[in-house]
Amino acid sequence: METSQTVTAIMDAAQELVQTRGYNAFSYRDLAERVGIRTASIHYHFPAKSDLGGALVRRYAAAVGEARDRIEHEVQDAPTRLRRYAALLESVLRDGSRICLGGMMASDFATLPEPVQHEVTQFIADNERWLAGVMEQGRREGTLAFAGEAATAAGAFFGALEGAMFVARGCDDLERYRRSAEWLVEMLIAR
Amino acid sequence: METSQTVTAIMDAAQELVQTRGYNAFSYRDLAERVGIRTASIHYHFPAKSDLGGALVRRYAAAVGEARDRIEHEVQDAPTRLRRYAALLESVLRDGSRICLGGMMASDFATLPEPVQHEVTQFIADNERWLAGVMEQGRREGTLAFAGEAATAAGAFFGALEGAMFVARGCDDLERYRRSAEWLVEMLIAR
DNA sequence: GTCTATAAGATGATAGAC
DNA sequence: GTCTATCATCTTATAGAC
Repeated sequence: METSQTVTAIMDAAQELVQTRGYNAFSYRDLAERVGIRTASIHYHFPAKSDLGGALVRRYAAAVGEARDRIEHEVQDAPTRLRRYAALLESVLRDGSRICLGGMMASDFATLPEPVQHEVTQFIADNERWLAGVMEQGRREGTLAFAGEAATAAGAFFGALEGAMFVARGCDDLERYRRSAEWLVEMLIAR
Repeated sequence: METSQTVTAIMDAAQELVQTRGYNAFSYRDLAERVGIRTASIHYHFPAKSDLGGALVRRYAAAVGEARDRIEHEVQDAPTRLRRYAALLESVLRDGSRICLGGMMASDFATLPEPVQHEVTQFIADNERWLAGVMEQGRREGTLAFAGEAATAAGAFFGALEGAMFVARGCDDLERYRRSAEWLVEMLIAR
């Protein structure tokens, strides 16, 4: 089932708006203007805003999952995998000061319909599970050293990167994200 | 200049709504219902929503500043100061799954009027400056050990705590915040 | 699939009486 | 200070023609 150009254009515009402004700060009218169609046409493809929200999280989660797969395929050692993961989020931030869609939706969590909330929770769990695997690998290899369980380290690392995105944009200093990410990896490297 | 009961009630209700739902997901109507007055009365005290937003950030920043002062007065060593700072944000999260007002406003950053943006940036800078002092102190004392400059460590630590709040709420697992915070402090402690 | 037209309610905000 | 009344605009969403 290939996705139509219109649906892709709607989702691209919506994703940009969610990542920069948040789920509650854009309307079908904003989308209609950007895509060049009427709001009724958007409702044809996404009857309710929550349908669009859910579709955005699913598409984004799939894209990030593929990016994680590429990292796993292209680099092998744990520290480099962490750096590549951090660079993935940095590329999002560099693209018009966007925030990770998962992090932005997490910030709007209380206002999301339950099905969308669940997909956001899933996104977080997926990423933390993958990061926990990298943490365990690093400990096994002797390239990473950290306190407690791998899952705890993964959760703290993921939250730290998400928070670093918000803070960097809030200081109008995107370089700050890179410094935070590098510092975190540096603290994890075994000495 | 003492603040009237009405103004305090409006700000309390608004702060709770911003911290749980975000700046763009509450209205003067929501406030009016909670406070038990009409929207026109709120406009008398805060003509524009941005006036209210600005006042909220200033009041919150002052309260957090006083809390930091209390920490400095009550405990002396750097690791305990970091733990108390993390506990401060945890108490926010435990109070109805609220997010730090500064973090929430940072997530709404692109939609805020410029003066409010500036106050959010200030809030972040204030907290990072204080944390950088604690980091430097810890390194001097020999209680903390970390890579690079104290300001970098402080920035990463602050962002990590803010991110941990969003992630914990997004997983409906507030205990996750505490685990992340403790892990971060543990990684900073000199061995 | 996209359009026009329209609905029903929400939103930030103001004027002017009390 | 708080109220009623009102405004212009925005928002999500639907019905039905093309």
